[in-house]
Amino acid sequence: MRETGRSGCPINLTLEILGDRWSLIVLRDIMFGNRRHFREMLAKSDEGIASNILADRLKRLVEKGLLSRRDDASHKQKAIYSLTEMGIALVPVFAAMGEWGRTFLAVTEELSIRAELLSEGGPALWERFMQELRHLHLDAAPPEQSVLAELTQAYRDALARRQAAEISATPA
Amino acid sequence: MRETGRSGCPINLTLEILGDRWSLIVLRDIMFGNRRHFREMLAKSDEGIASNILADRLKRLVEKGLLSRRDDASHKQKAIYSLTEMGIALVPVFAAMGEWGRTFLAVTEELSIRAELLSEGGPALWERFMQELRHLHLDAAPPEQSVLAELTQAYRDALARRQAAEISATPA
DNA sequence: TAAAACCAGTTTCGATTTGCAACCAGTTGA
DNA sequence: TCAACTGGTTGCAAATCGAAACTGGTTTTA
Repeated sequence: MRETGRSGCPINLTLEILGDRWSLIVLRDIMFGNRRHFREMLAKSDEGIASNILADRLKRLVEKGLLSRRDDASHKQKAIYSLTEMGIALVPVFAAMGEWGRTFLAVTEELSIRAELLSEGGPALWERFMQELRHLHLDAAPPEQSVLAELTQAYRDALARRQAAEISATPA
Repeated sequence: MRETGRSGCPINLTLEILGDRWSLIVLRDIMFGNRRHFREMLAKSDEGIASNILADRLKRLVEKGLLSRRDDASHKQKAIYSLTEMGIALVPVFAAMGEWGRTFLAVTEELSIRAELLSEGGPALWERFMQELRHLHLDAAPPEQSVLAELTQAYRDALARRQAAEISATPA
């Protein structure tokens, strides 16, 4: 995570912030999984992030302005991480990367269903989702209907379908 | 550049291929700068990539299917790197990342003008650009008009404007 | 024809980063 | 009182990065 000012190219500057193996994973879990606490991100991580890496990335993303950190009123030791507008603005990047990965890589169905919905929904859905994220993270007005709930439900349905198929394929 | 199969999530799998500081820089130079030879990528790199890193990333991107490599008939030692369809399909990802970087980071004007045009052009322009890349890299039919030429000309104009401004600001 | 420049990398090596595991001190709820 | 939970930190071995020098061969130039 060196801080080299290599060039003023937008792609390069973006990579100097997000160009590593974990930063976008952390942001993805906060954005799509609504993980807001350190232990929650650590325990529910599909990819098994280490606590020192998570601590480093959270600190870095706060420094860079993609996340904010505040104390949780309900517990003296709890910290709440929230997306800033800069973090919320990554929705189209996630949509593009998700669509690319879904097309060319060996994704699992239940984990790619959200990428599919996000891609099919297009910019109009992204904007609704971003409005919802502003509500959850920045105290903006809530949207008329929740995109996150749709994405999460589609994921759960796909997961349940797969588990049902696995059970029926495994005779007692 | 470890090859850990962490999860089947499209974002995670995409990061396992592109989640580092240099892979997308190399692809950017091939895609937007039409750099096709090793020395050309090395010498014209705005970010100053080291030769061992460049060699490693080219090899890796060929293995992963984003690039192909063939010998150059004009010179026994020359190798030509080309984008595959998988590489060309990254155009929307570059567009989204470029737009994000342009909005939130300290980009220089002449290097961000292409990102601006790509973002403003939207999916229709991206598709024209991808068709042009298929022509340049995969021997497909050429498009009616070149997007790359437009992007490159806009960059050169912006660069010339800045240099003119610098000269006029530096009295002899 | 000999030297110079060009070609795609490889090698070496010190500095940095990663990732695992153990650990910590304060807080909370039972 | 005590176990579980809180957001991390520390120590350490292994992997990776990155700058510079170098390689073996080809092509161009004087």
